Amino acid sequence: MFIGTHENKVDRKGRVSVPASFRQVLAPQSFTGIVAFPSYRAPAIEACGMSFMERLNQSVAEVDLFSEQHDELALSIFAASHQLPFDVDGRVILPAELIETAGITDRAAFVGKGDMFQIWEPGALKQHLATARDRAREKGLTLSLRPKSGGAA
Amino acid sequence: MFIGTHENKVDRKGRVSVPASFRQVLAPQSFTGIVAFPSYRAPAIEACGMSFMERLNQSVAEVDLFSEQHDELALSIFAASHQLPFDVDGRVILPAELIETAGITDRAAFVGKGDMFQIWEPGALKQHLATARDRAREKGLTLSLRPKSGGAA
DNA sequence: TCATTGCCCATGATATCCCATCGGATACCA
DNA sequence: TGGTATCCGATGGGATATCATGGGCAATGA
Repeated sequence: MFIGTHENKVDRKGRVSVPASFRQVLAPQSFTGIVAFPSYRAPAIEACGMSFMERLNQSVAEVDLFSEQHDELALSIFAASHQLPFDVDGRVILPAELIETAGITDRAAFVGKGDMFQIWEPGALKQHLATARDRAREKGLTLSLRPKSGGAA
Repeated sequence: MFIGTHENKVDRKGRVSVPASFRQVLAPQSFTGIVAFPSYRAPAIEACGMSFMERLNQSVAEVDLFSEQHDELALSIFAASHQLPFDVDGRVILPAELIETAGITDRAAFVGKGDMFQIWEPGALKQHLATARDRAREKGLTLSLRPKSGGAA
């Protein structure tokens, strides 16, 4: 699972280290790298591993084929996606298109969301987290915790 | 289950032993370490094992992906969390951010809460416990016990 | 040819491993 | 029953591995 927030530097070649703990999550997967596409809700990059993309694909497939919704989902996710391979040291190069949508310059913040993660310009992330927290509190968002299936706490 | 209170020393490298009885609870889990994040309502660190986070993640996964609610939930749970692996001797390093929110200096008190536990600056914990007890008495707090399910004593 | 990408190595900071010590609690023995 | 041996958890510190980062260089491709 992708957990935590990690801020890394984008060097002058456009490279940025994917946090080691994220790389560990991705390590067992076939494609050694990440898949990234622009978020359509926020100025941020959505990212995940290849196996999650495959799960996404299956979910999209359950929406009626040839329906308008299917088309829109598929386009906005798959058409805009980039496969970003790791270099030997676990870094990726963010394509210009993604850099722009996130407004990233020389620092990038990786924030875990469980099955996926996002990449932000650090300042924008800070703001977003603040408003997200407030809104969650306003709405009194709660989770009904699922019963244990197997292990302990 | 995490039960009891244990006060341990934070050494000059920032390491602190997780109580052995807590480690035993976590032992069967995939990730040998703890997950920690700031408490919303108190100057303390909340902590649990990875399987608890996985349960949370499953609950989040039931909300539609890419919805605003999903984003807010996932971020509020995962963004502020830290994966803290055990060293060989069962110690963890508390990140500066968590140290600050709890006001911890050279001692840390681990308080069991069943599924989870908290980490406090010992003085703050003492105060908190005192006021919590008073308030419980004032309000005449009670608890309705769930019926036995299965057999254990 | 120049720009871009991928590979390799160097560096500094930090975390991790490993070992030694110390103390309390328990087990063991005479 | 006293005394001692053992175990285990907590703590301290030195040596080492890992990570993030920067830069050189070669392969690639327009």
